[in-house]
Amino acid sequence: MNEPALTGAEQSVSKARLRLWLKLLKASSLIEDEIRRRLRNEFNWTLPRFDVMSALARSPDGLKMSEISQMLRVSNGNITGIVDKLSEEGLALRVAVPGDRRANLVRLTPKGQNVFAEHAEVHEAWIDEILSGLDSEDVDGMIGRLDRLSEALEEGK
Amino acid sequence: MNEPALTGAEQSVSKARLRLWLKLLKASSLIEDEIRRRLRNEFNWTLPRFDVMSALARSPDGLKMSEISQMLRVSNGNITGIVDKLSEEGLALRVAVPGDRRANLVRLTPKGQNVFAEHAEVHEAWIDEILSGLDSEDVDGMIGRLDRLSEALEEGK
DNA sequence: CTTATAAATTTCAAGCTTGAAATATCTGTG
DNA sequence: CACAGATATTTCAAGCTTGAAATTTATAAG
Repeated sequence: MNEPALTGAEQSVSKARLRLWLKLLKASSLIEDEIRRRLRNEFNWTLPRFDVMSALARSPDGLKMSEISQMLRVSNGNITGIVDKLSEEGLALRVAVPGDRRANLVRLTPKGQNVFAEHAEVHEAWIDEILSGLDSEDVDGMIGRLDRLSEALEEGK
Repeated sequence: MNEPALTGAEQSVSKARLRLWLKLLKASSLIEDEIRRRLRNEFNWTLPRFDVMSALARSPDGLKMSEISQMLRVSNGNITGIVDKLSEEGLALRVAVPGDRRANLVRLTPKGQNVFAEHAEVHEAWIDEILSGLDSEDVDGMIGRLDRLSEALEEGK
């Protein structure tokens, strides 16, 4: 019934993994909060709206609701509400899919494309500024490890 | 009026920083979602409640509302609601601060301590499992870089 | 003492997020 | 055709989150 005792090294790795998670979460939250703050203050905009428009901007032919929610890893119902708002504001629209009346394709309007282009350019500069403390070696080192981590997490489904 | 042109190397670092941010966010979100899912399924619990209890568990003498919100980097109003809920359920309580009628100290009840102890132990094992794809070198390498990143972010306030 | 300012907390409206249930539509099988 | 499942989306209630305004209490200056 008892678990085998952990060696010192195993305990150490385990504790270090917990510390890593807390630091990963902290760094990620700090950056995300800063982006939210700037989007709000500079553009009176929100991150979810930015994210949905970003997905749509990369797919000029349009995306199904379910494709957007998969890309952003959020629920379907969530996307419904955000696309509703974007549509009301004339930034996106739903287009019928020929041959499937269940689905529709969401596209940015020309107005939506213009608004997003402005936001995206500034957003990229913000990230560059916020991460300016990391040099090329740091960036590459972290990208590699994060890639492997995400792969492992997505496999383990 | 024009910005100086970026060299190839500068562009490259800038683009890599943006990629890093997207990967950092992705890894962090995958882990966080998995933790939320397990808390919900195994304990019918939420991450905000877990986080508040975790802060309280580390401070047996109690924490002021504002101390909790600073530690968790969330708003004061947020903590009000969560502590209200925990109090209703008999897991935490507000204690008057002698000499300052504006503030109160929040403490875990014995019941709250027991509930949290159970959750915390399992939580730590989850993190170890979720991050099992990272070896000791990965973990240490990332911790160092994330520390420097967070320091830089917090300085830049 | 009075008053202005600061500090601690709560309240509130608006928006995000989820999972589950409900609708509507398709698709393959008999 | 009928119909059992699979798909695509929406609806909904509950909970989280924020920033700003409001409330209460403390503190310092005159």
